[in-house]
Amino acid sequence: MGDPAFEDLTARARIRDAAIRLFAERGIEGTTVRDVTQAAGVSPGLLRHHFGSKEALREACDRYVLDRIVKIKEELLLEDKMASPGFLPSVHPTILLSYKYVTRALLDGSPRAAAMFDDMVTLTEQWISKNAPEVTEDYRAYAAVLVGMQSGMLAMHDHVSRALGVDIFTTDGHLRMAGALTDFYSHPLLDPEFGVTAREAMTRLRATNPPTAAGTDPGAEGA
Amino acid sequence: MGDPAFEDLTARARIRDAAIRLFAERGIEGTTVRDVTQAAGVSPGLLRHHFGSKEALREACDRYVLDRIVKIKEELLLEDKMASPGFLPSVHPTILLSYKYVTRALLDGSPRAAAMFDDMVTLTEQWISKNAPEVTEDYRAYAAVLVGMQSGMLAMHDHVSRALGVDIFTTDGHLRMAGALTDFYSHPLLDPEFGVTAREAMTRLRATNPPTAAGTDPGAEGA
DNA sequence: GCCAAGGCTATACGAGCGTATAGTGCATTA
DNA sequence: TAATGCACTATACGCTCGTATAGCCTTGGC
Repeated sequence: MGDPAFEDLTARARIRDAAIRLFAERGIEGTTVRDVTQAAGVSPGLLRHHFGSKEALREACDRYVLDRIVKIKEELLLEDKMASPGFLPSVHPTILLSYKYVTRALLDGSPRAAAMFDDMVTLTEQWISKNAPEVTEDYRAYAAVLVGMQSGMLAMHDHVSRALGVDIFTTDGHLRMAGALTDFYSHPLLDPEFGVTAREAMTRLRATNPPTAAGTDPGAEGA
Repeated sequence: MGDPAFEDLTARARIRDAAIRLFAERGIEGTTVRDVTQAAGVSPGLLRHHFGSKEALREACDRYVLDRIVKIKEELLLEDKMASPGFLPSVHPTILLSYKYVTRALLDGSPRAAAMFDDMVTLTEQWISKNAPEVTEDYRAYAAVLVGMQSGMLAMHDHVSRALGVDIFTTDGHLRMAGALTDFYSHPLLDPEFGVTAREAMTRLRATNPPTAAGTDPGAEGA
């Protein structure tokens, strides 16, 4: 905590910032209030004094981070600098921490993060139907898969970073990842003809197979 | 637990199966040994008797599930039925639970799951370089992103399912998702020309921007 | 028929958690 | 100067967790 700006912050802000960093790194459950207060350099009681409870602290962090992301994206939209999402971390380097936080929030079941996910799906759906209607007939599923994959990859950041040999939550690693992502978006991986036959086979399967769910019949896993 | 096959299993198998289901659903940390033993219909002491500790139980589950997936995939490779990964759950419906388990294991930091991830990246890398070398110049990053996105989407299953209105860990929902995925793989979303300019801009950024990491300077997030 | 062995239960211990509360010191204000 | 209020600490309560241990019941070999 050698950062001089850190000590200038009010204790409340220090607690919040420490919580954001730890929640992003270890998740809500994996972070204790004692961890947070120790990182902020205060006593556990002060967290309760300022935020009331761990859950209330988490909500405050959610609101703070998500509002910040929305504001930054709005600014970029106004300035029309939104060339590609991959550039964002270069313009606002500290946004990488916010990305990390939101990813954990999605996994931890934050309602605010879930609402942001839904918004992104709807926005993507509209973008597809307007700018690339030929890629699919199921706009909704396509958009949900797209947003799910993009945010999900960040959830797998440990493994992707290990495979790449560079942390994708650094600007350098993020750019290498964004580069591969751009390739991925601009070149078809499979023969379009294969896609047609695959979809046909799937609709055939969907008609014949009875619906089953994962995690509802533990006995069937045995033997 | 109305399944008659469930009661026929040995207590050890019941504990393991209950653990697999609960670990997949709530994660390791989110599951207590009392949860597992209650779901298995035994006393907490028996878990310790058979597995020694919670961590050892988890390792046993990892080994069991991952071996099972490898075996099934090998069978399908031998029979040459591997038309598309999306079909797998139709042939082996209970594999959806295994998918769910592996996804959680990746998020929870299981070494075995991480090793499987790495194998998939290497296999994908080889596949790309042989079958679709034109899609990218950075095979490794492309493969890592591809595997990360695919597994990551499953990590976001709650949100994807909510956006779709159907659980993607049911055969029905999984097929709809696989359909969108097929569209995604077989049609380019962006103009290839855009991809070129984007990559150029990125390499320019990479050269000028100093590397920064998320979660290392909490003070910078304040104000 | 007996008796060791192991599957299995009941109960408890110590640690770490979120939370609660009493109290201290330092401001600001009348 | 006295009083009021707030930031902050110290300490502890109650709970749940993983783990440990002592003992019971059933089974199979002699």
